[in-house]
Amino acid sequence: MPTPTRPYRGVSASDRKAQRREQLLDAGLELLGTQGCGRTTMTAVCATARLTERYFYESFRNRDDLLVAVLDRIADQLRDVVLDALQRATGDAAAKGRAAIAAFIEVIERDPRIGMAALVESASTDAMRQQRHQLLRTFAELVVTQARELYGEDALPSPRDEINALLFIGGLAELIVAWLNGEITASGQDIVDAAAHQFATSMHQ
Amino acid sequence: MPTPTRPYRGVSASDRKAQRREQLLDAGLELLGTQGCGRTTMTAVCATARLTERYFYESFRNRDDLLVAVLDRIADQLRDVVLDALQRATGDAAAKGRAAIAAFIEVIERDPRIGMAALVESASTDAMRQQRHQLLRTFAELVVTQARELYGEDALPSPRDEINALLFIGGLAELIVAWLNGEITASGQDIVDAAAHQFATSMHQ
DNA sequence: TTTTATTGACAGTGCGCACTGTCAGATTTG
DNA sequence: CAAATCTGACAGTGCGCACTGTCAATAAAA
Repeated sequence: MPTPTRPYRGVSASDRKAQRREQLLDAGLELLGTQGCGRTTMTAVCATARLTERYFYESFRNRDDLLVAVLDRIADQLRDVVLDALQRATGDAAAKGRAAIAAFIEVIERDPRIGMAALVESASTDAMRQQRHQLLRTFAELVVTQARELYGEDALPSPRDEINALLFIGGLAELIVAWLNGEITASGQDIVDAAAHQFATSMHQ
Repeated sequence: MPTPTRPYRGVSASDRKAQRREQLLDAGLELLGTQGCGRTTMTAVCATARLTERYFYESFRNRDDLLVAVLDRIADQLRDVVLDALQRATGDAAAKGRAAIAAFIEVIERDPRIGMAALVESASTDAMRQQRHQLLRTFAELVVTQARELYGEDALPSPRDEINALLFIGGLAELIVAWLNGEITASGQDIVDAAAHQFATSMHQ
């Protein structure tokens, strides 16, 4: 089993490998976001990606490894979008917070698989749960940082800010889940409104 | 396989069956709350309950059936405790809300297995997830009802009350999870304080 | 005591899935 | 062309667990 070095169909070995990895991650997101964690088996991922098992183990040690990688990619994407929205936003603290939340919601509205995978199915296995928890904590810290920056001296003192940030992020997650499941007759706008209002009233004195 | 009718060791047939069911539910809670859903197998539950497989299928159709029953029992217990606290509580709206939240937290603090099972592990399988979601919705509705009663005309109009209740309950769940995992240096009191404050500020105009 | 219900132990089956190994055919290189 | 490597298909193994069936020992009833 020689290490891949030679170009194939005009694509270098490392590019091919990276491409296959992406295919597998895409398949993982598709299955995780539409069929659920239980049906996201190694076999099913390979079938969806139209790749055989050997290429699965080329990029991932096992099933958990792939699932965590899928969540990682989502976390990166969401963080980038939120930070970008914060940079672009103009206006007061409330406006900036609202812009960040709107960007977050928009990604999920455009591709609900992301929301289902990151907020619902991510609670299925120990490995993913750890990842999900870290994701929420990351965003909670982001909320804290922004609140300090936006509200300055009016920001909450530690550790009340951390607690409130967790309350906010956890609540937002639950709200989005209910929304994705169609249990709430609300538009994306309504969710953004409620969340933005919550942020504005709970993260400062 | 005759239907059980005869007393055994001085216990009637129906009592014996009910007793075995309780043993299995206890074992289910123990495993779910300390080992996690993955290790809460039918075999493990039987071993922990010191009963053989046939008695498992005497009371439950399958593994999911037991898991849901475990959550059901927890939901009943929590609901009873909260309603009881609301009835006993005196004082203004904030005091009543706080009493209810304190009762909720106290149950979980006394037996963390309940919190782990109902808030963490309950997200592991589809069947339990449905149950968990319904549990949160039930408490969210309880929050709405109480808020209407406590705040009267100052209560939020529908559906903003529902949305805010979901935000509140979801946040509380996440906060408790972080607390149970020891990721937050806070006492039960601190959790109650933060949650009560959140309730008081977000559920009325 | 004889008969029958009740219990516990445990073998045994079936299934799904993770994971490994083999092989022939396609593609590139010399 | 020949040689090396890359690829896809697929058989085959092992494991854990849900779930079923049997049987001997025990306790209660006749």
